Amino acid sequence: MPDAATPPALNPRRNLAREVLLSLRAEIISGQLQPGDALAEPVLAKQFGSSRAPVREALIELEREGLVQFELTGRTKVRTLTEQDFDEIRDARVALESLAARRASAKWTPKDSTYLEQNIARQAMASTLAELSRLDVEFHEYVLRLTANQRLLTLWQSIRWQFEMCLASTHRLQETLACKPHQITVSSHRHLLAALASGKPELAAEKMALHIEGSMEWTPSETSTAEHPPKLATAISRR
Amino acid sequence: MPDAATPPALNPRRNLAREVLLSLRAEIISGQLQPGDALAEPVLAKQFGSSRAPVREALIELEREGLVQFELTGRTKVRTLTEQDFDEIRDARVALESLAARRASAKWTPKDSTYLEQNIARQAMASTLAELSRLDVEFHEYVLRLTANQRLLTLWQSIRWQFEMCLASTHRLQETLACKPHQITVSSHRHLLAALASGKPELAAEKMALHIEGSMEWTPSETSTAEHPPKLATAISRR
DNA sequence: TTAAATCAAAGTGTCGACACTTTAGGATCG
DNA sequence: CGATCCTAAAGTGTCGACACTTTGATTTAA
Repeated sequence: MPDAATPPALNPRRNLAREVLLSLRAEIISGQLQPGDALAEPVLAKQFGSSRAPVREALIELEREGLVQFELTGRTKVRTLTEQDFDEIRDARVALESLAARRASAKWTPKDSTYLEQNIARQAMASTLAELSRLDVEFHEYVLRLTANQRLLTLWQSIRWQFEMCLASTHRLQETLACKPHQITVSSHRHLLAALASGKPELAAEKMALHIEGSMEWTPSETSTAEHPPKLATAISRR
Repeated sequence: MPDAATPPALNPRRNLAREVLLSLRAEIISGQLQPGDALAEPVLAKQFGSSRAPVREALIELEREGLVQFELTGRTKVRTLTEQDFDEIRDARVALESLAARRASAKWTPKDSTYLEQNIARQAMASTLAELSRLDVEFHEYVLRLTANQRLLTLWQSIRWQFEMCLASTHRLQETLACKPHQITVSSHRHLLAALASGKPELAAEKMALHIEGSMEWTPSETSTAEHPPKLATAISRR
């Protein structure tokens, strides 16, 4: 039997693709990578010290998540989210989370109220917008998970990062403007929690829809005024 | 100046990969590839006369579509759908299509009724279950597209093939049993169309949910009794 | 005969290379 | 000077190769 001298068998470079994925996603959401920035496989590969294969897999996944866009020419860029995208994401959330609320409400237990009350309490104490939005997402993900429907959760997760991208870029703007106070977010979640725990699935679903629609209002992202100068009317060049 | 003779040259992006994807998807849905069958990259690559790269991309996409499963060991198999999976898919459809019905209803035009009436007419004349289900999917996709929400459509498409896989395996069973007559499907769609065209979004959403729940009833797939002999109680071998 | 040890075959993750396409900068020509 | 053509650089899609792991069957030991 091969004794304890077995080399540190666990692949030092096992899930490289996943590592690249997480790294790129974080950079996009944090704003280090701005919408429109080019994502060239050889460049990223060199940057991560890997070959193109893992990078390529990560880019495909990011495209599926809506954070990255494959141009017709084959080039890859960080996606720019427009107001219409924002509306679409909100609507998709309404679809998924309304049903989730209905199903979760049907199998509600006091434990769930306790957990979410704690979440709201931490929301009230949050000192940064980033932390507040992290708790916000956590609240909603909890309801999704309660349904115990893996597919519903997967669908939600597949738009989750676009949603977070919207949130983050909005927040980077509001950090200086100080628009919406915590109180609105907190009280909105409190009302929602009451509906979820009410034992009335229909009410829970309806309140969830209203909550999402109320919480997602368009704020023009700082990215619409990127540093790239307008470059005259090159936009006409079409084929 | 590039003359008009330039061929369209559409989709240069991921051509071979897409071809492999479509091919494998068709084989899985048609039942040529059965749930549990192994999908080894080198084998498929040889089979398609390509290298592993395009095959790998296709498999990743199929996994996202839920038709294929990556084992913990890294191996890849055609996914087996259980009754719980079936329920989950139905619920996901209810979530997406109810909202789609609500939104579509709000922007309904006579043209839409005309198109869907034609669809139903062809349903009534369908001679095979395969054709009936093709028209069924077409009906629902039309409603999705009406919403003009690309994300809602994308989410729907990401479970679409699992749904078709359920349909197809159910149909392979019913082809011999002749269970549910066309009439039920046809009249169900007729009622649904009336609700969609009624101008009442809330009613449209509710009817859509009922329609989906009514149309998706679990039938044990033929795949649960695959030809692989039980092989004694090797199922106990766990780690 | 049964159970452990062994070893080849098959499979995955990753890599570097090549051909072809697109892009961009510079040389050329009006 | 300004537009046009040309060429080199950069980028993508695909390929074959290698190292390591898992699988299955076979051999060896009890």
